[in-house]
Amino acid sequence: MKKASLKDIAAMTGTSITTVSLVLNGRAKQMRISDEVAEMIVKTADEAGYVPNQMAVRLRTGKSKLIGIIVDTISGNFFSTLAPIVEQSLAPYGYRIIYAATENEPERTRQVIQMLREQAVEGYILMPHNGMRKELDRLLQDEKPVVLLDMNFEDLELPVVRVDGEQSIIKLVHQLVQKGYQRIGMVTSDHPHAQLQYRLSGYEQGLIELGMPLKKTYIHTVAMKKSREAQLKALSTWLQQKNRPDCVIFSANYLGVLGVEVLQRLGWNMPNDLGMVVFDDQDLFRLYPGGISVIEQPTAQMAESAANLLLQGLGIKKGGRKLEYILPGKTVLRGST
Amino acid sequence: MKKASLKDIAAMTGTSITTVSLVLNGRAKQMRISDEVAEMIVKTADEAGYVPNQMAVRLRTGKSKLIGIIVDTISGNFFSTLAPIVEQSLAPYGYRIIYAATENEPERTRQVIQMLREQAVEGYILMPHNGMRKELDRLLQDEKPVVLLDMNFEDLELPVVRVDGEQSIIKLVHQLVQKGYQRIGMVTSDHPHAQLQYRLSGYEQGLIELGMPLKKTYIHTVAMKKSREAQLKALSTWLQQKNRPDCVIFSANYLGVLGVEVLQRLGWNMPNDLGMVVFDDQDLFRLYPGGISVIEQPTAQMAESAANLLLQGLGIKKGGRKLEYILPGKTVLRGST
DNA sequence: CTGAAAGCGCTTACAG
DNA sequence: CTGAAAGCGCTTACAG
Repeated sequence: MKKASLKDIAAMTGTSITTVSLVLNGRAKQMRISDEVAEMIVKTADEAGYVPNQMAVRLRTGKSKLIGIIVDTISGNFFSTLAPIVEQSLAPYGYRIIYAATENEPERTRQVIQMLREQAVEGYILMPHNGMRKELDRLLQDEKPVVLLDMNFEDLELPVVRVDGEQSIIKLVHQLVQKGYQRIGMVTSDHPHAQLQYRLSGYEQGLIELGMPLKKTYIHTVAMKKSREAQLKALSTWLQQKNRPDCVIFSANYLGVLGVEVLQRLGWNMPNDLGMVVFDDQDLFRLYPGGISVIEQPTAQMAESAANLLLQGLGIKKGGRKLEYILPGKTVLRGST
Repeated sequence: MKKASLKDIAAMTGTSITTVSLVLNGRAKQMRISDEVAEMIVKTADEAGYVPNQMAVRLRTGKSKLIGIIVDTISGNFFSTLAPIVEQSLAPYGYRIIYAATENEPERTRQVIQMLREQAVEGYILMPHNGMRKELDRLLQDEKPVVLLDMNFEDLELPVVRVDGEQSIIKLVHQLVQKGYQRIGMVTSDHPHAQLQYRLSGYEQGLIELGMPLKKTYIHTVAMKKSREAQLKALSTWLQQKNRPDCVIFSANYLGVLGVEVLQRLGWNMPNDLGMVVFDDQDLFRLYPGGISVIEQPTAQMAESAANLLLQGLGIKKGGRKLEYILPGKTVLRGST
């Protein structure tokens, strides 16, 4: 059965498409359409399984009621907790969400943005990185509200919500040193995620504040393009260097998983053989025997804040003129330190 | 800057919208439009940042180039590995994906399906459960291709791809008994996911085949609506029942996580105090010291098969007339058994 | 080689 | 109380 249109319903009920449209949009009372007619139209439409053709509605009204969320990848904890929350925050206002992943590839990023512009989305929540500045500028030309996740461009003055990775790590470094660790290392990656920069700089800042040496050899960068096996090997070698770190901060979730795997291969125990902290929590760290210390990201809060900022940008919610939400990470010390 | 339309570009180049449309759709050569004109149009459109209004294109052509994927929840491993793969499989054909989560709520399910129908999506991949039969029927009326995930409705003859939960568990039960376990239990949930039924029936079938007693008290059903704490308590009590199971099969990922947490609270070790196997793998089980045995789901394969079936349904790929992909789960025995 | 015109399915002034 | 008509931005026969 083909989908019924307004015209069909009008024909079936012996009325005009104007009347049908009015009734189906709940404006029957307002337009003083007789109850009898209205009722019949509703019933007929329902039976025919009528749904308005959104393409036509949007074309006509110029509103797509669509929000685009652009993240680097959709596989991962961050996205999967973020998405439902944003969705629920926007649903009451009739907004729907389209997700798109850049996979950190410039070409894909271009496509994704082009695609969202074609859909005429009315606003964006996006996690940018330095490499996509040009694409972002293009997008900004449309003058649609944009909320940034995790990083800002200084010259842009866009609303942003992010975790304060820098402060979180600075504080962590202090705590670790207080616990007696002398040679704190950091594992980061060459993933273009801006937060990794904040975190690294927090690590350096923390050591500087404490007057501790900042050794290049204590920073290991995982090459994301390499095979998992190669990543594990490199990390393992690094961990076994002469005068090796006695505690390592893993700058992201997936790096921590890598770390656990390497420790296991080496047969090392935490915290005896090595102290360990990971940025971002997950089941593995929470339930690993003894527990692995983490800095918790307030992802849910980020999602809510982002949704709020966007709603403000859309002119739906009146907000304070607060443009930046910098949320604190929460250190959860468990058995691994 | 407002978005430029065909008309704008036509005005800017002193041509007609027909010509602009033709050129921008790559039909300049075919229509023998002069290179000079074509070039100018392309350049102008590019500078103006022109993107076609998809609302108009779709309304006109009747094609949305949109595929809907309906799952129960988007937070979770299954979805986050499924989605990117399906996306990549369909992208070469110009199809885009819209995700929607039912959260297992009938009302939400209705909304979601309505929403997708409004978008005029051209095909669906969906993970149904018995409770949504009515909504599914409504959707089927549109006569768009639908590929089912995880379960089929016997009277419907829709293409389906699923893991053979039943056989996987039957085999597992045999293996466990061979290992010497005498009192195998199962933890399932009241989540309406069809696979849970298959798995439970595999458990029962396995025991029957081996002539072992099938005790109701050895099956524990987690109440999804309850608080996490309540779930943990109930599971803990059940595990400590008199003549308690010596090995438990956790019917899903999230149930296994619950299991690990309870064992930890009880201070029990695997496999000494209790054997444990989980349906579906994840970092926690893989890297838990000693390892936790699992049945691996071939999620990537499922995604590919589903995408393929859909492509066939859309008439884009010629496939065999294979309507059912039942993929085997893979038992990975680790230290917990 | 290029343009005028119809029509996709809606919404919404405007008329009666 | 209800309908005829314009127009959203496209694509695509059809004409010239």
